Amino acid sequence: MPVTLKDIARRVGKSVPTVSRALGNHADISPETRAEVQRVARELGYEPSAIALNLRRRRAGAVSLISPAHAQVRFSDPFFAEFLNGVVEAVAEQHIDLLVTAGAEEDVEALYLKQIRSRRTDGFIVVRTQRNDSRIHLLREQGAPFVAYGRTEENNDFCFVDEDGAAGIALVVDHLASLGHRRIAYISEPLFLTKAYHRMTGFRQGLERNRLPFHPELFVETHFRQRSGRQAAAYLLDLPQPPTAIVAANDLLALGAMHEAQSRGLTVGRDVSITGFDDIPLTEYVHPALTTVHLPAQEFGRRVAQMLLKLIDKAPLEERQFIYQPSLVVRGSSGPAPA
Amino acid sequence: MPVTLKDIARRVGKSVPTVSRALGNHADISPETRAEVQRVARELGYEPSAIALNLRRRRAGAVSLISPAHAQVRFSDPFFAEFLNGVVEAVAEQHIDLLVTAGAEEDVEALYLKQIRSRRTDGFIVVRTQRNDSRIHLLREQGAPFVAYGRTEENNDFCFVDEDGAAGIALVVDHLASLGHRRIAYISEPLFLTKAYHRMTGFRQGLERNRLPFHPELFVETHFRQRSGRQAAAYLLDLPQPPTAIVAANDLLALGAMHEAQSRGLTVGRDVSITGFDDIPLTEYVHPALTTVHLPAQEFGRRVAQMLLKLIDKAPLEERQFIYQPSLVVRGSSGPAPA
DNA sequence: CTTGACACCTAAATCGATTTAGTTTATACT
DNA sequence: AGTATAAACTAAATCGATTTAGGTGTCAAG
Repeated sequence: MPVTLKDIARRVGKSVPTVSRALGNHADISPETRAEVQRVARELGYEPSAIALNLRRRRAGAVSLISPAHAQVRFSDPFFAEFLNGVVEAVAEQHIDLLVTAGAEEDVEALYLKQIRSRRTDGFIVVRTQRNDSRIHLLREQGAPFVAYGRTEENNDFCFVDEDGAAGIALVVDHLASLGHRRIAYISEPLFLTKAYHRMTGFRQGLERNRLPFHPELFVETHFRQRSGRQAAAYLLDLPQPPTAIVAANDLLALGAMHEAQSRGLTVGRDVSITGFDDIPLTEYVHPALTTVHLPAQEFGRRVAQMLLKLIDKAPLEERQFIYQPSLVVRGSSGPAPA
Repeated sequence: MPVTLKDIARRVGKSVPTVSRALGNHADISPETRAEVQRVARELGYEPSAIALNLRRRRAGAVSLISPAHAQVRFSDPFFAEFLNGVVEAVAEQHIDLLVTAGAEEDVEALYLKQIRSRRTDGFIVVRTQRNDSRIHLLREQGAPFVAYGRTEENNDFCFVDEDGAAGIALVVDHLASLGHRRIAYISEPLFLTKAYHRMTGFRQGLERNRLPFHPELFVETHFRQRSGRQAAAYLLDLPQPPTAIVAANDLLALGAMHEAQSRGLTVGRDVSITGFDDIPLTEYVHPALTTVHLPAQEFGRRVAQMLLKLIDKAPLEERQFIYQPSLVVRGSSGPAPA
């Protein structure tokens, strides 16, 4: 049903290659033929077959984003949703397709391998990097182009965009310390994630820098989302000596913690201070608004995608690695330590 | 670099078709040849070229979801993010790729047309349907398989999954009326969206059913997100006779409205009741938790995707249209009307 | 000794494009 | 008139698979 070069060729009474070259504005086609061919092509609504083109060019015309399965977060994470917005926009501008796939926990590697070998994609966007990331080992080994959002803990000689999470959290600790808090708790995401690890490091650095002691009982490693934040806060607030401030590793955890505090009748920002990280669109609209660390999620997505497209085209990259210095956003959820 | 049939053929000293048939377990290949071919294929890590296969089969092996550009919402809308989760999972199960594309406002139609003609995709998932939806006109006219999330206002003889938004909002109105509210405001999404239109209708039906008057000044049509909800609430609460309850057409609007009310020192659920719609994961974790209407967003995504895949395979569809009856979730943000 | 059947494999065509290497025709020049 | 040259096209190969039709060799039956 769709229109092919053959159809046009038949209509104009010329061969298929002639039609192809006429459409490609090659020099060895007479102006009349060219005009005629282009007229007919327009008339029939011809659009070259993406698949045939890709076969010929040995490219897929698409890049791949495989959402890791752990913790069932996928796109529910608002930070990640914003990131995706950026990716989608950047690839659309270059007329490249974005393949979004879900990876089952066990066989992510198999999935990557399959996509590489079946040449379904020209490159990968890797998200939620782990300190020791098998996906990155694999991609490097296979020589597949990729850009990561986040680093690993080892050999980081690949393209990535990342934030300086340690610095970000340290800013939070400085802020709380300056408000007089001395018992500061930390709710961490799973530490196998590089991001979580960095932020945790920043917490400890922040404590040291402000000459505050690290209390192991005030440190909780949990999952990603509100429910976990709530549970962690419940544990912390039940301690004989509860913290006066709770630093959450991301905004969702912070919202969960706020919910727990509020359902205990505490006023967040007065009885207890709670902070987040990521500055997802919601933080401004909860009550009290959340003190957090701002990250331009959408810009990260754009950047990663643009880097990848350049990498694929073997275009010169002005920078292979980018580390964003986040800034603190003080809102109502943090206040002076209670006396 | 990647392994092709030719490579295997060379290795086993057989022709390419023989290798193909051996891998396909055809009957006219001797057991020894078959075993040998399969051994070599495994050894070399052979995976058929998705592109070559697709060319041959005249299929794209992918379905397309084009995110409409209006209001810059894309994936930031948590409901939509959940929906996407469902879609991604369902297509991954069938080993189909999901193409996610951003459509510029002006030329969405051009984008659809291009994808159809270039045979980049086997079918479309249409989201955020409009009462008069040019995308649906186009897809129908072009005979491209598609499933919509949401209906239109006209000829709905296509496959869709939708919720009964009118019934959902009417439940909310019943609830508020039973709490004694008589001045109930409504914050609507843009009414060119079918969904928004249905919900609005439900609001008016709900009022009638409870013998409550419709006050035009208590009706605000605005955009999708918190900011709009906040502005609308500001307007409503500034009225000489402010409403005692505000029904928002979605949860984000409701959260924005709550924020405005709270920053005026009002206690939501006591001084003013506020309700949402969609039951996004956050609603449970704000304070007070939001009274809303539950929709299984992820299941909708799955359902739409599964329908589309069946439609593409021309498999029998047990139902071409599905309308979900939503249910009310009462939480803390709604309470008795103040005296 | 011929014929037929079967088992096993390969040549050629196909999907829809592009590119390389010719080929034809007309014109220009000697 | 004969040949060089340019202009405008086409045949054939290619990308990587599958399918259809055909071919070869072995063995059994007549």
